[in-house]
Amino acid sequence: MAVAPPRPKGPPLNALRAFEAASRLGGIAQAAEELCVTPGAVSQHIKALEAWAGVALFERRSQGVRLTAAGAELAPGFTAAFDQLGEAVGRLRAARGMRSINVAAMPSVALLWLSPRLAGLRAAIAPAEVAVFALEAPPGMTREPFDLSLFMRPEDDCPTGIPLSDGHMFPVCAPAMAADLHGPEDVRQMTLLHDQTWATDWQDWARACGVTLPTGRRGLSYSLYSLALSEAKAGAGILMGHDCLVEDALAAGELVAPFGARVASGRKLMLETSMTLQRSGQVQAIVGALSGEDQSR
Amino acid sequence: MAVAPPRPKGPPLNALRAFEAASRLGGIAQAAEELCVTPGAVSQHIKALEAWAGVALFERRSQGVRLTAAGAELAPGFTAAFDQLGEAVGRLRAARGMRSINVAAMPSVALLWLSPRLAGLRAAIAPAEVAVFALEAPPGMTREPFDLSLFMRPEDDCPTGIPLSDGHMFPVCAPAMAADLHGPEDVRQMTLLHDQTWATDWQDWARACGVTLPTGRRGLSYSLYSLALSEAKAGAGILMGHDCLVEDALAAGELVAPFGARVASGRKLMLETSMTLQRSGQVQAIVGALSGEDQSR
DNA sequence: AAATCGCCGTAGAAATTCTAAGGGTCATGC
DNA sequence: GCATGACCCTTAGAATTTCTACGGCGATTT
Repeated sequence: MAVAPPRPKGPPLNALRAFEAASRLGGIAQAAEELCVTPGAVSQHIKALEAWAGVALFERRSQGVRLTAAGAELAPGFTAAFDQLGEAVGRLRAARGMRSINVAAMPSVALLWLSPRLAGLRAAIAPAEVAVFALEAPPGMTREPFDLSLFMRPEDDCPTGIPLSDGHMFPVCAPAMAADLHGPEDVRQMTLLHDQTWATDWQDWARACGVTLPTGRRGLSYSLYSLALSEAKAGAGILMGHDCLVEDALAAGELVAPFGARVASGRKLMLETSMTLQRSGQVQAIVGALSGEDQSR
Repeated sequence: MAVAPPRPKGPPLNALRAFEAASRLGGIAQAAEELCVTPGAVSQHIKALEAWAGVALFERRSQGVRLTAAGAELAPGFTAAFDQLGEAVGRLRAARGMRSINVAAMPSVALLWLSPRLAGLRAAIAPAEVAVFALEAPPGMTREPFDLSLFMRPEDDCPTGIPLSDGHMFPVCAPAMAADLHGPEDVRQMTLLHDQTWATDWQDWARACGVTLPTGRRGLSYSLYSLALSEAKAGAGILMGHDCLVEDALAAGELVAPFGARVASGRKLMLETSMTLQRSGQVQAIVGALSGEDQSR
């Protein structure tokens, strides 16, 4: 008959959130990125939660973690609860009156596509402010405090999203280089510029065009698409261009597309909006500002 | 175009919980008690949340706080979310296999009613352990990690609860004092023993019995019912007895009920069980152990 | 066989969260 | 009218939690 602490304490809220994120994202490292902390912190949280509950939630394996049976059974409940909490937080944010819009975007999209449209966006939502966040992976819109999400990904991935590009890709290079290129096979001679996040682009393109690429050398690889694009402008090689990311450079004549053929990349530029923003009724204006003609540049 | 912190951070989870508790309980002090911290801590959390959102959630008034319009609109969403979270936590607790049962009870019930039945309860749920927590107010069963709740309160207050007493009250006193008492009116001569949490008991009884109590002197008042009961046994005065709390003393001959009449107190001993416990299928056995004959004493 | 990836463990550092104490306003009781 | 009690606020410092940093391990990849 213990009466010691006046109340039994529940589990730490943050540990719950860490578990939920890790279970949903399938890894401690991914959860850590979403929560903006180091993996060690997430690991500790989960361990603390397991100690509190007296149940193993994850099975530690060398190349990642797997949910145990108990963990798999419990996880959906937490995900649902945090979704609901996220929605409540969204309404709280909205109560302030949409004073600022948080935009999540891939680094390349933020730099190459959004940048010239930012002024238009800003004008469309004035007097609210815009904050752009470069993210590797698309955030869950109900969970995190983003209002707009701009990522290149399969259309099926986000049924609620609006496609803002056709999802085509095609080789591009500096105008000076284009003279030597008469057909797709000619790329075999060239230095191929790769983006690390889309490593299979060239292979996919080659398969679609019926061209066989030399397997040995792989050209240059960049962690940032915009870097690869700069190099392409400078004549360092030929880059696999994505419609929405290179259209400005093509329009400006900095790059050219030596071949007519465009193939589907499987990834379109998808625009997702938060519930919060949808309720505010500004989506229409924003989509207009983003998909309409660039007013600057 | 700020890109400074990789991600915009949501509001602190604990601040959300503090706001939810304060809104539901209608005060910072009550929330502080539920959360097991000082009111200052809750106050700070709420202030931090208001600063984050840029909206006033509470209106501070001299004798408490009131929700603002914005706060009132937002609060239900948070309550629902934390309810769901609480349920998920309940399932997490259950995953361990009900290794311990947390019982919440009023101090008086814990001491006078539960105490002699504890051995039976323990036997009924073996090998699980029992932990008893004395609480002033009944906890929300979905929210907090209690499995059993034993409080004296109006039956309507908890539709899901099981009444364990008739909710009758009647004066009791030491056997030696009873000789002078021939009818209800005689209590006017006596020292009345009061419990502070049920300050109107004597008035309610008097009204029901058609007796008018002297208004001036109010006898002795105790913060703990069990203390008042001890004093009554010692002959310090006459106490308003509640059926479930005095039955042991009556059976033992330590107290007697000088008048036959019993009046409804409006409060029965209500047993509430958590979802977690209900799912475990042990409720039947527990109710049996608690409402059956005491095996000890 | 070397490199890489993902997680763990620990210790110290950083940040959050809590308590304690003093002060104010309003209601209630004498 | 004045004391008393409720209730909340604020502030500073203390205690605790939480985070980072970094070396290590086991397994997969090159």
